[in-house]
Amino acid sequence: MEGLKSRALHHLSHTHKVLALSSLHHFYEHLLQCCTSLTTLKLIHSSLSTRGFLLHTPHFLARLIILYSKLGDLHSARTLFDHRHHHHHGHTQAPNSFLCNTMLRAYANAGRSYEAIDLYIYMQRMGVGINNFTYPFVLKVCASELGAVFGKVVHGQVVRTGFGSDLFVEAALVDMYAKCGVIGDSHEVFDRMLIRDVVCWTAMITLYEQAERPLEALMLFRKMQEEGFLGDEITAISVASAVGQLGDGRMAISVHGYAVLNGFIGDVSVGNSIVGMYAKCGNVERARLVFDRMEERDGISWNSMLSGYTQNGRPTDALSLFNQMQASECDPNPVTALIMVSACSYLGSKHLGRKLHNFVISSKMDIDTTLRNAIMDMYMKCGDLDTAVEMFNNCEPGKRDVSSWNVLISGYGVHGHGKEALELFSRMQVEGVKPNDITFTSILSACSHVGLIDEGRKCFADMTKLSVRPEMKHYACMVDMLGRAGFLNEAFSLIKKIPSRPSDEVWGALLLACRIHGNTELGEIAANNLFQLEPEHTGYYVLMSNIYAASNKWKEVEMVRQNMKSRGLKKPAAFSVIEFGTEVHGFHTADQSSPYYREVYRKVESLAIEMKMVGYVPDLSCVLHDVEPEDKEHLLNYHSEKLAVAFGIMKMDQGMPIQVTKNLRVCSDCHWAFKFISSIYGRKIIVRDANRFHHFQGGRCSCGDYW
DNA sequence: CTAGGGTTAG
Repeated sequence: MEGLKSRALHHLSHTHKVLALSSLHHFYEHLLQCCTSLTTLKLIHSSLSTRGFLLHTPHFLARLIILYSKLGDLHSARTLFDHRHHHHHGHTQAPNSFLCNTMLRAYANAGRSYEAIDLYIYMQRMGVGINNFTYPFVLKVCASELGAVFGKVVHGQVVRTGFGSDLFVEAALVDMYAKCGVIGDSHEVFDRMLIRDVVCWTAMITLYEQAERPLEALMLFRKMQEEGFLGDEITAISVASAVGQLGDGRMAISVHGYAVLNGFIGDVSVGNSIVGMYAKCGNVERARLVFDRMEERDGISWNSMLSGYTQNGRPTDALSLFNQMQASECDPNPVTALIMVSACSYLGSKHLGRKLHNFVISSKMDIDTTLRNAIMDMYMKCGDLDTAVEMFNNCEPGKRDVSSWNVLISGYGVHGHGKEALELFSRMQVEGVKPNDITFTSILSACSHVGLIDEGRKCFADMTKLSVRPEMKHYACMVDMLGRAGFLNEAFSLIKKIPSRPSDEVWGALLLACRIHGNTELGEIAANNLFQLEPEHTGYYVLMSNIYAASNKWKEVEMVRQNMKSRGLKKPAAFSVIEFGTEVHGFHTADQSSPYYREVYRKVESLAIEMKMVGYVPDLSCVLHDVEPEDKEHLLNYHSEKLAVAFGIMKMDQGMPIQVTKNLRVCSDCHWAFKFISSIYGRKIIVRDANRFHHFQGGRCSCGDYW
């Protein structure tokens, strides 16, 4: 009896112990799951260690190693790892595969490639079993840093050790080759796979999408479905991105349908990518619809929608959505700031730009060099050179980079301050900043805007000395510069010297020069190249027809117009904005939606009469429409930039400059008219067009009619 | 107990 009792007691206490132990394990597991700081982790670590759990429960050891590496303390992770297998007898003892894999994972996730490879080699040397779990980590490291050469070596080892047909390892190989840019090898691995799943199909689709080969990505997507795989959220994201690259609105709708039908749309990331896809296809309305219907929105959702508006030339919509964002529970981040800064640049509104800058400062978000450069650029594009320069000067030299210099140089360039641009260009070199390709486009276009031909030629010659290889965009700048200055033949022979096929920007620059100098023959050569290269680009048709119109070749004008019409091309809508106090007013061509339109219309009509009295003759060459001359003249009055300027003359105080931003190039008649207006009214008129700034004062323009 | 595919901005 007594014996039985004692045995029962013993049994009971044993169960108790086991129970306690298991709940302790759960307790620690819970602690580790909640642990987000190094200090807490160290406390848990020492507690686990005193209980002896680390010696007997490899699970906790692994958890600690992973957590340490996640929180950035790889040293502690490694110490733990080393300690474990030095423990028993004080001499090195081969660690087991599991632990090594864990440590490898820690290195791979932290991007510590060389330590990871070191460990991998150590494993091979010590004869630690390398298994199917090991390779994905090693291949990840190859993908991110070491490259395809090393990856190929590992691939060989995969095959030799007999893991060549493990689904996970194969998928990792596909991804590795893809990230190293060896698409052929990826495809080869993929083709040899006997069993495939969603993950490796998606990896293949993503690979083509990332390589900007959207058609092939979509073909794979179809093939995947034919083989009976539905795909999942991540597939949907990749496919949406591919369709966004194609810009095909109808396909966008069907991908959207795919996501809805399969229930992927509830996923925030899927929603985000659909929003971005629609925006890239030019369908902001649908983008907004999806955005509004999302159950859950994160920072990326807002940023996608905001940049969608900006990309589609709708900065005012971006700004009002930005206000909504601030009222929501989602805080703007530095990327948001970057998008909004570019919206303000586009709009050309000094006031809104400054307000945004103040917001960025007060929100205490991290202003890195990229964001600071964007803000400087915004000030330049809003006509506030002083603030941009001040920001540049107040910035510690360590926080400036080439782009900061580039922003200033190109900013001075678009304002027609060629000398200052050149000074900055040499100053940056004195201060030891190496000019890059963008520096040269900035300086060359600055020279071009002011007609500093010799300086421009010298900079172009200096490029190779400073080991920057001339690219197509630099040739385009040179053609632009030479062409504007009237050296059309020199420009044309430079084009012939370009080692590869001249791009549309190069021919476009020549075409523009031909319009300025009324050269029909060279213009036709340029245009014919352009119509082949970019048949959908409206601007080139418009330019060519302007050239014909200027030399009264109306039959040819009609031909170009018909050509445009048959391709279904329309002149993009012109849009001009003017800042008035804290408001921004926008005008389309012949706009009747503005609350002020009646008075503005009366003003442009009276302006036309006033100008004619002092010698203005309407320049009809920029009217494409097939109408009577009187009607053409009438149409000219309602150009968006004229409406905006008339609004400014009416509403703004005499001392205030009138600043207007137009989305396209300012038309030649408006340019001429503004000279008259600036002189009649004694006002400063500043117009920013798609190319540069025009400062009108006393009957002259800062561009010297050189634009 | 450990593993593979991802969207926004520039």
